[in-house]
Amino acid sequence: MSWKYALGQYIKSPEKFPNDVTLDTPDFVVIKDAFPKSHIHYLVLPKAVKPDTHPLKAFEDDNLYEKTRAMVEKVEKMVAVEFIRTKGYSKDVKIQSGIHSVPSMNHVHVHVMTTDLSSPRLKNRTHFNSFRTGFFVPFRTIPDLKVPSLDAWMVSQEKLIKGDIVVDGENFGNKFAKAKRRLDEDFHKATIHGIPEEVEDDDYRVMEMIS
Amino acid sequence: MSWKYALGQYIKSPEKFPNDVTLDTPDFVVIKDAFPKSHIHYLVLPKAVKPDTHPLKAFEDDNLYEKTRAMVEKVEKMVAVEFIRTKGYSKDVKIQSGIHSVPSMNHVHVHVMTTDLSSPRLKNRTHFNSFRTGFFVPFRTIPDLKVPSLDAWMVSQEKLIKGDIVVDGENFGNKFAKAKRRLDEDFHKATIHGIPEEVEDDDYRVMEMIS
DNA sequence: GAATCATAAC
DNA sequence: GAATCATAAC
Ligand SMILES: Nc1ncnc2c1ncn2[C@@H]1O[C@H](COP(=O)(O)O)[C@@H](O)[C@H]1O
Ligand SMILES: Nc1ncnc2c1ncn2[C@@H]1O[C@H](COP(=O)(O)O)[C@@H](O)[C@H]1O
Repeated sequence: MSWKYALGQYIKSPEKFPNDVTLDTPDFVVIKDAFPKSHIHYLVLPKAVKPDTHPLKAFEDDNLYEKTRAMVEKVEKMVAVEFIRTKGYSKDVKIQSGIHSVPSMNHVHVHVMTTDLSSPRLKNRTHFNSFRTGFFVPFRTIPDLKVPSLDAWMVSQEKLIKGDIVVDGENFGNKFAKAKRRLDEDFHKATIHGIPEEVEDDDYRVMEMIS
Repeated sequence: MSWKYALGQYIKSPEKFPNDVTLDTPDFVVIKDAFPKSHIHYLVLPKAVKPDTHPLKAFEDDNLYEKTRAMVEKVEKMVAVEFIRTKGYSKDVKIQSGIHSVPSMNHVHVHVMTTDLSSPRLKNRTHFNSFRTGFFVPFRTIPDLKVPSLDAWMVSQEKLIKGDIVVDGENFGNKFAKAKRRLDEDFHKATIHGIPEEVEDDDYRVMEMIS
C-alpha cells in the first residue's frame, strides 16, 4: 500500500488503531488527523467509496452526502465539546468542515477541525492555503457547487495553493514563519486562560449551539 | 549590521530589548535565545570582547574566563529555579552550559540551557548535533582543552554536525523527525504533571543544588 | 501527504 | 543563525 492509500488502513482495520480511531460505525470511521493542522483536527471517512474517487464525485450521491452530513455534524459537536474541555474556555469555538479541492490522499475524507491553524504540524504555505483559501471547500457548499469539468476545475483550484498568505485581512506574502507566529498568538489570545469565575453569561452560546 | 552580528545589539543597547534581556551587568548581558532549542535557553554575552573573536581564543584570558564562569553559574541557578517554577516539578533539572565549536553568530556567547532539546525551534539534524555531540564544548572543559591549531580543530569539529542522530544510546541515523518525537516524549515523561503532594522527599536535591 | 537535503539571499 | 523554495524517494 503506497502512502496515497494510507487512510485505507483505518477503514480496513479500525481495531488496529485504537488511539487514532474515534468513531467506528457501519458506514464511517472517524480518525484523528495524524498531522493535525489545528488544535483539533479529525477526518471523517465514508467506508463504501472506491479509494480513488474524488470527493465531489462521491458526494453526487445524495444518499452518501446526507449520511456524511449527519456524521460531520456529530463530529462538529464532539469537536466543540473537546475544545472547551481540553483547551480551556473560549468565547467562540470556530469549526470548519470540508474537503481539499485536490486531495493528496486517496479514500474520500472530510476534514472537521477548529479554525485556528495553530499547530506544530502547520509547516508551510501550502498547508496554510489549503485550509484558508477557496482550495478548502466547505462541506455544506458541496451540493450547490457547479463543476462542469472536474479536471479543469482542479487545475484552476490548485493555483490557490501558491497564492499569498493572508491572515485576517493582512497579507503576509510568502512570509510563512511570520504568519505562523500570528496564528499562534491569535490562538493564545482567543483562548481564555483564566479561572471559570471570569466567564461571562454571553459566553455560553457555544454550549447552546451544541446542545 | 549583518545577521552574523545580530547578538551585538543586545550588548550595545540592552535597554531596547526588555523582553529579551534577563540580566545586564557592567561586564555581561544575559539574553533569552531568540530560537530556543530547549525549554529554557539563555545566552551569556561578555561585553568586552571583539565581535569576531572565537570563544576559545577569548577564554584564554583567565580573568575573562573566571568572570564568565561566575556568571554562567549564576544563570544556571536561575535556569533551575525557572524550570521548577514554569514546567512543573521535575526529578532532576539537567542543564548544559557551553559553546559551539564553530559558532555561526559573532560576539562570544555561552549557551546555558536545559538539556531536553524539546522545542519547536529544534528543526533539523544540525540543531540536534550542535548540542548533543562533541561540537558542543561544555564551558568547564575549556581551560583544559588542548587546541594547537584552532582552524584545523574547527574543520575537524564541523564533521560532528553531519553525523548520525543519537538519542540516549539509540541511533536514529538521519531520521530527525523520529528523534524529535522521542525527545518531546522524553521531556513530557520526565516532567511531573501531578500535584505537589505527589512529590517525594528525595526529589528536593535540585533545590539543594541551587541553594 | 511527510521528510530529508541542498540552495539563495538575508 | 533563520527562512523560503525545489527536489528525491516513500
Ligand atoms: N497516515 C495518516 N494517518 C492519518 N492522517 C494522515 C495520514 N497521512 C496524512 N494524513 C492527513 O490526511 C490529510 C490528507 O490531506 P488531503 O489529501 O489534502 O485532504 C492531511 O490532513 C494529513 O495530515
Ligand atoms: N537575533 C537573535 N537574537 C537572539 N538569539 C539569536 C538570534 N539569532 C540567533 N540566535 C541564537 O544564537 C545562537 C547562535 O548559535 P551559535 O553561533 O552556533 O552558537 C543560536 O542558539 C540561535 O538560536
